[in-house]
Amino acid sequence: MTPPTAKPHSGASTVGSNREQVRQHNLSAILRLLRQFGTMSRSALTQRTGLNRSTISDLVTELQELGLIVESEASATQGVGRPSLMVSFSDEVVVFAVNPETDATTVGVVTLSGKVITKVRHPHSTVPSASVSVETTTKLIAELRTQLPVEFRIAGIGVAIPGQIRVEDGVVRLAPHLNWVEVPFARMLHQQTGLSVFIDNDASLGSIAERDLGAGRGFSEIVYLFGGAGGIGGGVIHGGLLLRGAAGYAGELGHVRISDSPREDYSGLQGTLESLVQRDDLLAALKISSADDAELEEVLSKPVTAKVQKLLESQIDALAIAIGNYVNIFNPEIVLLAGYLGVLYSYDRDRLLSRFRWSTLTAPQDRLLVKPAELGPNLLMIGAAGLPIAPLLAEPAITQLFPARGK
Amino acid sequence: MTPPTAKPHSGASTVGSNREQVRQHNLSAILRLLRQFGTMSRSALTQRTGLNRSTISDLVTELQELGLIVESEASATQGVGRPSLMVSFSDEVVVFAVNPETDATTVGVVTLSGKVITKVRHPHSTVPSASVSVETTTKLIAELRTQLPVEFRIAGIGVAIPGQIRVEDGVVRLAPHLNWVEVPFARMLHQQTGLSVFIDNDASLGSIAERDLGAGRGFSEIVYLFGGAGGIGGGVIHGGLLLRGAAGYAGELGHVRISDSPREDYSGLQGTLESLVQRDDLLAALKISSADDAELEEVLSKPVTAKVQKLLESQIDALAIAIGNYVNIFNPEIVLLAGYLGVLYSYDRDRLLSRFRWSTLTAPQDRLLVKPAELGPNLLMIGAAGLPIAPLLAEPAITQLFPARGK
DNA sequence: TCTATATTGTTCCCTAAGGCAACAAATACA
DNA sequence: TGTATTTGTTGCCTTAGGGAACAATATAGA
Repeated sequence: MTPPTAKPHSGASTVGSNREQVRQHNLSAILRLLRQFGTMSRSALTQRTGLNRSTISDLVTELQELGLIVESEASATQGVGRPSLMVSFSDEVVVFAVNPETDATTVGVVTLSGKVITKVRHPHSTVPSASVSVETTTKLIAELRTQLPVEFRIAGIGVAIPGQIRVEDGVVRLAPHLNWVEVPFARMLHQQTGLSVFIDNDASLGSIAERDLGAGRGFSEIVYLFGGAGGIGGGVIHGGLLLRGAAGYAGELGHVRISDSPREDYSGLQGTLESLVQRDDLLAALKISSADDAELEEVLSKPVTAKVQKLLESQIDALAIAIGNYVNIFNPEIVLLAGYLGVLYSYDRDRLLSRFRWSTLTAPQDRLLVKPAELGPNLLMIGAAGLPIAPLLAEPAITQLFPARGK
Repeated sequence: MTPPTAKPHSGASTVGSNREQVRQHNLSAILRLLRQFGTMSRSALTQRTGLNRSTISDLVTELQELGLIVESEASATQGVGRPSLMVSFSDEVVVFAVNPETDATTVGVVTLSGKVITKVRHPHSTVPSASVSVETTTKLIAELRTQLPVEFRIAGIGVAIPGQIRVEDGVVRLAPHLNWVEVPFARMLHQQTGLSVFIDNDASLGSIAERDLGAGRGFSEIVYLFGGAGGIGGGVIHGGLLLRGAAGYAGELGHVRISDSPREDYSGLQGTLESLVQRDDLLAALKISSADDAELEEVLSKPVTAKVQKLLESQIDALAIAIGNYVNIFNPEIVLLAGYLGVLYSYDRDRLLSRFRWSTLTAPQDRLLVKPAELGPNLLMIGAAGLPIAPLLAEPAITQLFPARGK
């Protein structure tokens, strides 16, 4: 049996390299390039990897036999010489992406290239307990499996959870809005489905998704800030990898204190970014009971009252301070603002940027980009899918795949 | 000729692995283990690397031929069976460590194992300009070279500078206390000495030194905070590597805003940790004109006035908030407090720790250590020495060494 | 003191994977 | 149509890590 979870950093305990590891590394290198660029020609793979043509040929053949990639004739011809074969992911290997929320559980089927094939949303009348959530997820996945073609194979399940996650064993330490405490979610879902299960914090997964397939594509130093109804989360990409810390709790960028204000955030910490920038405050000031970010942006494109204006400015100023802090700390290439924070950015980009510059050292401002995130409603599906995909890309010849219909 | 500087992250532009790279990796793995553990037996190397006995034998032979390591008989016998040969760094490969300060320039000769063989301190009557500093350093190095035995070889020069450094080309963007702006220090010193020159921020180098040979040994997720006369700096180790960011400015942990206070730090930013925790404030309150950290700790071990007490508590509280922030952001295994911040820690450890717990999420507090740093006066020598040592350890068979006496 | 056992270094050979070169295939261009 | 260019394929070479047998050197026990 496969373990319920595997370590995201599969840093071997030994530091030496042998031949097998080299082979894995090179197979993995090809898959990672495909993940970044979608479809690539074999000659492009040769250039990018620095390996020999014959080696690439050999590696591609092996990956094809593993059923992970497919080759096709070049469609558009690109110049002199024999046209190179195009390599892309097989669409027959998929993962399940899961996102339990207070009002609904969403499950999607996602390909290795990040395409969301199917997405089903199961509404909850009351906030679901962990066992209810596992049950619902299991049922949805079982249904989706029957709809998959027989030849499809499954790499595993990735779950995005709004809370603090210990990634090594897939335990939800605390998910305040779901009211889950110390829940071994990965183990529970593994026992029900038999599939490998990986879980992580939703904001962390958002940052991975944006790095792989969104506004952060091609960057390796990224600060990602996400504002939702449940507060502010974040993720940091360093050297192309998510910063996880000792146990996976790193990246709580909303719970960082930036002010002496006694106002508390959803975790009870005072003066934090999350305590100062609350979406609900704006909804209250606008006298709207609920709205998604697109609707909110629409409302704010028209003139607002002085009170709303003042609230927005104070929130923008707090966000600017936080961004300044993170630029001083991380010296990123790009800062991505997602969800509600993207709304604030759109509302008064100039104020945000100028305020931010005041609280930042000059050097790390060089060539820095501050941009809204790109991925929309499928953000968490793509991010969660990245969890089981990562170990498959890292060790393609070893990782076990499950049949679509098997038990 | 060697380039004036090399990239610290020599991340090859190509992602494939060939045989030569495997060899480099394995040679490097042995050297990195030696760096961490000092002296190791060949059998211990076999276990740690996971490689075969015969492979270790081969690798050790090559490293011996390169003159980087020496083998010796086991002194203390450890059990049944044939005793294993002991492997340690050759002491005949050295680097120069340089630390320009406002009142003096210090140059040291350091071995690969981190032993400071010689250290000379050249006082300045006035704050030195960059060219004066280069001149002084060049002279000191030339003198030290004549004193080295002929068979010694030099790996390069590492410079620790109090300021913001662009590491890729060794430019000092801003060193406020030295009053240097946009100084191509690495190039200047390379032109005078002919040796490879690497420079970095002093606090970053402190964190590397503590990771390699100090209180952070064996940890891979470290937050390091240093308080000196010139302010507060920091360094973050993530996955065993220093967090540098896009251009090397990452880790400015002192310039992060944690309060609404209008008080400014040495870089003009308001409400930052550095603005709230100033060593000079304490000296003024104590009515002492100057004291090193040991003397300060001595003074504080005796009863102090209520005013001093209050100042210390406010500084400790600010430090606690900052530490809490960094724990939420990085989820480190250990937080190291160096210099003046170590003094604050000793003064009232309990207050610091309890205050810090208030402003931190519970999950990342698991198994977290908060400790004073260990390395004393040789901290920056060891840290700076780590700069030219790093590429040598990464690519031992390729890196060029310079003769002790050559031009 | 001698023997049995355990661990390690050395040597020789094997294996696998990347590199290389020659050739064939498929395009653009004159 | 012929030439230049680029790419895929194939067979062979090189090299570095693994494995097994043997020698060397320790401890433990009779």
